[in-house]
Amino acid sequence: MSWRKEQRRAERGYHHGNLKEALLQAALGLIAEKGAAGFTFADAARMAGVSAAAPYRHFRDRDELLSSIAERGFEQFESRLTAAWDDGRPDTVTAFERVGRAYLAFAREEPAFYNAMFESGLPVDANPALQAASERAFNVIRAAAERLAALASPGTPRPPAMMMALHIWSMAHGVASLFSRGDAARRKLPMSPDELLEAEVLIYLRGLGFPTDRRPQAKSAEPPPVPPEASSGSGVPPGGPWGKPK
Amino acid sequence: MSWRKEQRRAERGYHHGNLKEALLQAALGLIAEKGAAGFTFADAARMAGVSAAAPYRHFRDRDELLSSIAERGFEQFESRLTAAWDDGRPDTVTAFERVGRAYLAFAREEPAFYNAMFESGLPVDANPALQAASERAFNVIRAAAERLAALASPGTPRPPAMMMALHIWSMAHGVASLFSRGDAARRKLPMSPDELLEAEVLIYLRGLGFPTDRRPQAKSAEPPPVPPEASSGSGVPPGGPWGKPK
DNA sequence: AGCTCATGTGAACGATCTTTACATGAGCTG
DNA sequence: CAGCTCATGTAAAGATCGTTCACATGAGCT
Repeated sequence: MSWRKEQRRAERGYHHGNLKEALLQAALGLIAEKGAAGFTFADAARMAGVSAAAPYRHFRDRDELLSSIAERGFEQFESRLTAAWDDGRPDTVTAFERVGRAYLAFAREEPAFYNAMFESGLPVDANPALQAASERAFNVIRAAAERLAALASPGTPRPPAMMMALHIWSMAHGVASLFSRGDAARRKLPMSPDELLEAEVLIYLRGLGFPTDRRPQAKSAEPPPVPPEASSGSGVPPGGPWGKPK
Repeated sequence: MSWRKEQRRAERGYHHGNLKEALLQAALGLIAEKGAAGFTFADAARMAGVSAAAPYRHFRDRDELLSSIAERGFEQFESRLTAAWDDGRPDTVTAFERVGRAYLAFAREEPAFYNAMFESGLPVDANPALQAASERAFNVIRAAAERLAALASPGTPRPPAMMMALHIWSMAHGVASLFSRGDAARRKLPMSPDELLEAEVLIYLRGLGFPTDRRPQAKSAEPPPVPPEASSGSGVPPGGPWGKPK
């Protein structure tokens, strides 16, 4: 039925067929190249081989194209974070750190999406669909934090999961935004952004009283019984989260 | 006798007198209003009451104006961070948190500067003066981290100050960028950005093994009268940095 | 007074965003 | 198949912006 029409359009459609998709792809490439600020509507049209006015049949204006990209970015972002979280397997702490790395990986591998999502200056709360997509992505981190909070050592107060999620998010975004992007604010770092974030999160979790090392803390007054789930997987190397014995 | 010339120009100079300064101020206002991306060279000229070509007598192009603003912003930033640090008085941890609050305050109170400095996408490493100014600002955080690292509990490994500084910076930037700005990505938060960052830093420091209750260090010649109640104000509640457990 | 140079103007070019009137052909209906 | 309709693309035009260039002006110096 309708796939035949799309088939024909795809092969060498008259009216280009799938201009909308072509424009999104073109814009992605342009944003990755020159940043969200430097990307121009006309360029996207030119790259798609149509006139400068054609995009207006598919997007109200340049901002709507950007919003569409950001929305799609949030969806892919959520998908990757969800995959990384893997429902907390094999253990909560390991999975949590994998989420952190996935965050940075996304920022690094999809600079165009990340740029549109967080650095293009477009108002998220103005577009309900965009806000919802953003919310869903954040909820992955939030749900993971929830599970992590439940691991709090008995006797210690349980940290609010929402706060933890916001903290983790701000760390990941801070590292990504400052150190893990193109040539924006790159500096000479003593370690890779991934290592930097991993150490940061580990230290933070330790500050919350989570056991991030399978060895019992000598100086700590925390009760030694460690949930078996948290003790497995990657722990803190002896000497602290920053020591990299590799 | 050159002050007379500036005097005349200032009152109602023919050649506007201090166009450069006027342009910087106009640009600051415009960036605060519409973001660095939305700011236009022509608008700044119009706001200063000159023709669109006049700014080129003072700035090579639009980017140079933006760089000038960023550079000036880094200088003010450094100045405020230095004042907040106050050489670690009355005690290192208190001063350190004051730096964090100063960071957020700057981002909130000087959105135009912050935008130009961190979110305008201009290449910091392309302009040596800009890079130097940025370096100087970061060095304040770095120096503070250095002092903090020296406080490491005996017996525990001493964390690298550089890493600590990068961590703190990423936290502050993450919170500022995500939650403490205009209407960029504002969300409903369970706490203020300041509280969020303060808790984050405190938990992090605790994870490093630092005592997070405020006490003057023996290092300085500070008077000792800081009773435990000093730590009850905005310090760490007994239950943890995030407040009372429920 | 007159020279000189920094500073501002006006006009102009090319690029961009956006709108408007018009063209084209794909798919449906009879 | 003829013809209608509507989605989709084009061309042209207006507005704004970044930028340059020739030119004007007047401030300060000799």
